[in-house]
Amino acid sequence: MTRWLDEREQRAWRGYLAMQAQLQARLHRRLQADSGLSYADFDVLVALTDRAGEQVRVLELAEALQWEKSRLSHHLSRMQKRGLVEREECADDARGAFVVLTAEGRRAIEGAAPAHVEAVRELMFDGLDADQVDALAGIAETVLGRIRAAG
Amino acid sequence: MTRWLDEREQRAWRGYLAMQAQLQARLHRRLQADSGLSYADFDVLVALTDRAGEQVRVLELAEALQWEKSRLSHHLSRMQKRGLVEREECADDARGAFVVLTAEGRRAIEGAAPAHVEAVRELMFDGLDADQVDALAGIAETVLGRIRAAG
DNA sequence: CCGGAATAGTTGACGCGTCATCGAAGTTCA
DNA sequence: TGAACTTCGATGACGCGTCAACTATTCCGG
Repeated sequence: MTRWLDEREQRAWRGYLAMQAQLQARLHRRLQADSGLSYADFDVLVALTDRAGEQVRVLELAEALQWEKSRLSHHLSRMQKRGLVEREECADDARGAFVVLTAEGRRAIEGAAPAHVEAVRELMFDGLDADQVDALAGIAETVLGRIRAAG
Repeated sequence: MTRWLDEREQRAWRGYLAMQAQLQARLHRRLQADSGLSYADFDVLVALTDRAGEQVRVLELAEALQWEKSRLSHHLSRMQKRGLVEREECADDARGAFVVLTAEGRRAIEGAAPAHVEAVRELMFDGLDADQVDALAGIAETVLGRIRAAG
């Protein structure tokens, strides 16, 4: 017996889906147009600047981003081709590889971040009150918990 | 002067991003594995069943889905190849085309929907109380309004 | 009725994401 | 030590999404 969504749930779900799709599309387009970076590039660069200077192993990065390793591998290849990151050999474990930010990569993220934050603000936070912001954080934490629990 | 996100906003934003990415990935994978349909297929099929029996113009469908016409065109080609939809000539306007659901398309959506709703419930709604559901709906409506306003 | 602009939809190129698979290197244990 | 197993990461194939360009038709002013 399928438990369909009731009216209240349906309103939330359809709204969420629409918001998610539109927000994603807008922010992505804007970032791309402003800076030539994709959303995915941005995430990788943020994760790398979070551990500035360190050599980061590929799987470590994948873990931090919660990405599949093959996705990251493909993406690093594309970013490397554009000069945003480099791969370095790993002496300890010859299977492995380190990823490091290039100067150009650093310049790219520093140039892109302000306009991106501004766009996030404009489309999302400037319209929400403090209660809504907290509610969103709470919802996200709850759902992430359930996802983790679901294995 | 960049207005960076404060701590509360940052918590909400990072949480939202993580939730969104994980939820998307899980639901998509599950739908694909259970029914062979992608999320995008699902959306198209839902939109078509909403106007069951009618002949629907491509741009009308694009409007309903809020998709770009080229995206829809590409996607319809893929779905047509798999026998889920058909294109029909439009007598009124020879430039145009109608899209119709095939019997197989109808079977696919009817078969896929229950498990999908169950997954949505399991990952999201079973963990949220009524206030959170309403808060989510409110947030989505607010943000969608801002997006529309931003043109 | 003609010529230019707008509209419907398709196409091609290219970047992104997943799955399955693979090769090379490390680990475990008899 | 060496055979089975696991882990690291790359790769190929394929579906998805965007942008720009294109074809074919319709609309509209003169």
